[in-house]
Amino acid sequence: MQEFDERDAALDKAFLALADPVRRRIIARLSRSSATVNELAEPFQMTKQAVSKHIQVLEHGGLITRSRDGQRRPCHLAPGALEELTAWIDSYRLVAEARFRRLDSLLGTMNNNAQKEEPS
Amino acid sequence: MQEFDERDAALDKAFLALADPVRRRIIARLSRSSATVNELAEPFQMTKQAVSKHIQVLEHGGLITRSRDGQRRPCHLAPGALEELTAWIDSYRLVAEARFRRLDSLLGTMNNNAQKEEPS
DNA sequence: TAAATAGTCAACCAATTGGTTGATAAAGAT
DNA sequence: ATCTTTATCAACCAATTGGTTGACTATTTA
Repeated sequence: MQEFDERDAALDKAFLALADPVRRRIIARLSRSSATVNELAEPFQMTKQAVSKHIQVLEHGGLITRSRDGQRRPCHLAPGALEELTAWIDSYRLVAEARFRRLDSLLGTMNNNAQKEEPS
Repeated sequence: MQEFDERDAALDKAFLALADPVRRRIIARLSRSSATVNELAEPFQMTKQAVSKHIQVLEHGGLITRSRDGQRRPCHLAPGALEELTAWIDSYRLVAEARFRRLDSLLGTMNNNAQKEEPS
């Protein structure tokens, strides 16, 4: 992957974790309440082991945390991680949108001037 | 990947596109202005072909668009796609945060009541 | 103590990813 | 017409991903 720093590595793992429909459905489920591996695996066709792997990907991506309750290992959403991702995306999205607005405004000005100089 | 619908497939490609530091740096670069393949490849050690592949991943993920200018193929950021990603993340992040706030509020109430009933 | 439940570990497999080199296409410059 | 520049295509390779099965640990229950 040719990483540049820890921050990059963390973003890699987090975005990769979201790049799968099963893992996104798990995130959606956990946004409502915490759940165990068996509960999370129930809606899917695949084996519990496969879901366990998906959960590990989410955990290593920092998107969820886990606790212990006897033999259960409940999963909890880590909203702070999601916030970091939107912050990263928005930091560039907003720069680009501001640039587009300036361009629109410039084109609008040119159009106005053209109309003034060529009234018909 | 076991896709469920088109929307899922689009999110897969978009999040996967962001799960790489090279592609995130390209996004960051394009947020400032459009650029050609050669311009985008310049800061990296890898071959131009490799960067070209990264650009295709971004394009298939809907994160960038391309135009034609003679033999150049300039790349432009597609801010609408970034907005969709933050919308997806936020839809679940905000649900979870609201739940946590209700929990905090409940615990606060219980704590208040305990203090009232057991005023030390 | 024995049996059931919750979950992980290990080995394996097919498909995909991220990189390389070499050839090629298409447009511009001499 | 030839040469240079911009960019892509094709074939290949090592590493990773997403899934399987089977064995295992650890906790709870009978």
